[in-house]
Amino acid sequence: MKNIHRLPTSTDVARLAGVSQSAVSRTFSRRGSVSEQTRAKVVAAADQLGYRPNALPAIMQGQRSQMIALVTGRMQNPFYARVLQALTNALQQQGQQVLVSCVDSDHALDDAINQSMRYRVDAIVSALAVITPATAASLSRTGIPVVAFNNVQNAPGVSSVNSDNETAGRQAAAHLMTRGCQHFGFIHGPQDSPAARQRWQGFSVYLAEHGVNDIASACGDFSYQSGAAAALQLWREGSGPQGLFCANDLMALGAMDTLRQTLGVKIPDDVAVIGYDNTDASAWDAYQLSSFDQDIETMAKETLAILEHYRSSKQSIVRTVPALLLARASSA
Amino acid sequence: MKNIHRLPTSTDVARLAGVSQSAVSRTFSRRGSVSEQTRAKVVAAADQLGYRPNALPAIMQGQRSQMIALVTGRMQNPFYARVLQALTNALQQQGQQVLVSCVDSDHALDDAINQSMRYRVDAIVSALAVITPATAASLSRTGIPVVAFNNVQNAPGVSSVNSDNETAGRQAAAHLMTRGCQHFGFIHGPQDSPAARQRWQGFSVYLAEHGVNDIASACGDFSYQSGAAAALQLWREGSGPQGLFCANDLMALGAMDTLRQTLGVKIPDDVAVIGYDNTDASAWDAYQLSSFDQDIETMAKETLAILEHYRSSKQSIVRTVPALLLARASSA
DNA sequence: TTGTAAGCGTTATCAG
DNA sequence: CTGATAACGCTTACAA
Repeated sequence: MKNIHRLPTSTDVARLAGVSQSAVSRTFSRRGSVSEQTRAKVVAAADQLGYRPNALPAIMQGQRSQMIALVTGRMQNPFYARVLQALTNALQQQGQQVLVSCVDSDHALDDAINQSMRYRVDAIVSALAVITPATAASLSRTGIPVVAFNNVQNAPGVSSVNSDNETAGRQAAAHLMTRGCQHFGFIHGPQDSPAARQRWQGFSVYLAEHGVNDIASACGDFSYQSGAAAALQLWREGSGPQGLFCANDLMALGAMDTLRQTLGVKIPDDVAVIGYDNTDASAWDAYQLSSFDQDIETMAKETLAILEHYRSSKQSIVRTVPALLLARASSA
Repeated sequence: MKNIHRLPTSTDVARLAGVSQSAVSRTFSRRGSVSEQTRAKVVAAADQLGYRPNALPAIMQGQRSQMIALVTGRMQNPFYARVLQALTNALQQQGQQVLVSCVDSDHALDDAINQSMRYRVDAIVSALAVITPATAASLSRTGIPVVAFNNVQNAPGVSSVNSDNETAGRQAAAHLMTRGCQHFGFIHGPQDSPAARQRWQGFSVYLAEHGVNDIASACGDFSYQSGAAAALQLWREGSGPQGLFCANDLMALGAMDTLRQTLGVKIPDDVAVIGYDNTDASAWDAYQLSSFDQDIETMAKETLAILEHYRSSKQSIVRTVPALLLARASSA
């Protein structure tokens, strides 16, 4: 006796409809041709049985799985949340599915990738910096496309989509200079974030080009708390900069709160602050934080375009999407 | 000639290792017995070829797919982001995968569920309120377990995990009364959120039991902006309540900003505010918003426990997890 | 401990 | 337009 809880198969439908299994397949796959009469019988039988086509066998036959793996960091960081949202949206519109992994260590990343591979995902999109050389190598050998999202990846065969961090860094510096700042500060992101480093690069190089070589800086890890701590450090070490650029919004918000409430520093009167990400909270009345908007929706679309292109060319591609400075009260 | 870009299969490995395909299967599935010698040959051949076991055939054989579908709302709402994080974490520890769908309309939800089903997910977890009767029915017929996350679901055969919204609502009222408030206000969530309704229920009933029948209220949609608008409305209509409970934190934060900056109302001197979710931002210096922590990690674990239990009992279960009031400066 | 062979539920090919 | 039939890459008896 068969298992009662087995889902109905195309064969079950075929039997009930009095047609061949292939007829059922053709009816649902929309390939090949089926007479209107047959289709009607099949459809009737199918929903009498509550039939749901099984996607797995098709994948085994070599069709694309329509699943992509997305590897991101922790959702506490609103940037990752937005990335997930944008990518999920874009993919679902195309009928693709998203297999997510939230990860916080290198080891876990490799693990997550290996797990996803077992399900034969069509591609891997990683918003995380680190892929070990071993993983990168074995990945490129499989020929499965990998897109680094907002992370320049030196690994060969890895495509990437990035916001133009360096130009943004330069813009931040220019904006603060225009506003009359003479002393500058920067709050770094985690060491392993290429994006954060590029922001620093643009910022510091621009300032150097304009005769400023002494930038006060402190290190953070992209969290609110680390931003608060960094601000404390910067202002304890001296009188504090007049222009502060932070590698992301969360740290900028933490810094703002500490500046205003603990250190009694006025924003923007005593110091102008700029962040990066245009997190929702940046627009809140309590902050009005100037920030760079990364246009994640466009980056998501670019990601899909890269994957589409890769299918024919097998070439890895690097795209850069400009970030837009939204000047708000924090730097007015 | 075979497709060059085909991934290596267990048969390829077997051929290279000079053993049977089943030997390879046994080596990787850890069932059955393999001699140390054979295993060594197999492993060597496998990573020479870059072999990755394919999970799909096993699923077709009736094994569990180790994938669960998660349906949530938009990640702009930090609550959903935390749910995703917690669930993903808990599942990945068990070697399970998460197929996500972010959804904002009923129609899209049914669609997302149907798509997931094609991949033979082991279960569906929905943090969204609405499942149409049709979907619910066809779902229960398939026997696939469904867990409503923080959404009481009247549909039969649907399990759920909820934070104790009603008790929390009562606690909020009690807390505000103890503090000496006499006039109360509430900002509602979306109409279709059972959780938000239960919070209101607890809040209003407790107050009624203590002689307060007149509660000023306005409607929001869980967003910061809607909270700001609701506050404006409440204070324009009268002198404003002394105790304000909001169906979630985002709305409470919006209300706080509007109260302080637009209306010049002091918190907590003129009005005490309580939110729900214990969003990260609630703990920020600029807000110090009292809030209920839902202990999402526990709820995630309960979800897995329910699924585990369901496997043997086929019984749907309802669990309630207490929410903890974190009293901060906004209601001090 | 091994290998052989029969499925799993589709799609793809090819006669009718 | 339709229906057999052979894959797809595994797991799982069963036999050796």
